Amino acid sequence: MGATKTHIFSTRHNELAQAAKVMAHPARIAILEFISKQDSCICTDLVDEIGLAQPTISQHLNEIKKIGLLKGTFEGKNLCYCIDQEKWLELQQFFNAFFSSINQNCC
Amino acid sequence: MGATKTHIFSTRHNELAQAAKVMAHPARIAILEFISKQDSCICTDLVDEIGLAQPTISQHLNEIKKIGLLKGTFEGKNLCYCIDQEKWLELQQFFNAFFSSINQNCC
DNA sequence: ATATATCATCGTAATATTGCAATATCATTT
DNA sequence: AAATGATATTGCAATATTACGATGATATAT
Repeated sequence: MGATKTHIFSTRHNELAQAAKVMAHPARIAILEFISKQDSCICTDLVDEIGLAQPTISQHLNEIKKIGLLKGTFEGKNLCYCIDQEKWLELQQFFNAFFSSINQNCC
Repeated sequence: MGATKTHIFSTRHNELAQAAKVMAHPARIAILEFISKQDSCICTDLVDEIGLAQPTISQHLNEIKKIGLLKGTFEGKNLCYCIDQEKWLELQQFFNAFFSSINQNCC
């Protein structure tokens, strides 16, 4: 008991849930927003900005990266995280399609 | 340790995360979708459809209800859950605004 | 009134998430 | 090559989530 029974759900439902899970933490929302506002991004800026310890930020970044939302490249000495715009748009459409598919029928 | 530090985040970030959390489980995605496809909805249908125990479905319904996404009324003998269309649209716009606010700057 | 059907709540076990200190890694500087 | 600075990884404690059996509550049917 206790673990999500992913096998009883469709791939699409699991993928939607997985994507939503990434946004289901205020730190990750804040991280995404902060990155999008910066020209470049290094983890230390995030630690200062968000107010969580560096390992915690690193873990959150990792969860965002896992679903392919981040591209990381080197810019001089510091690592630069950027949002993968293509994936981001894909996700937006994925969610929008779901939202649009739900409509009221009764009550 | 262990608990999300909600107090260090903005209300908007917490609210977005909270809303995303509702969709961060395949059962709840499936429930929302199933309800929207039915003329009426009773919990037993959901138990058969989703494949989780009745108390578990009840709990998931409760989480969806907590953020105001469900309206429940009685229809004959059975309880009828419906999606609150107004709230649903509000949520769609909330997410869409967030998605649209994120744009690529570097890399 | 009693039985039945439907949904909610309680209690509890299993698992997942969140957060941080300590430590490791790795590129750059000195 | 050693020191420095930035990020990743490990290990662990606290808390949250997921799931279900048992039980309660409530409405309808018999």
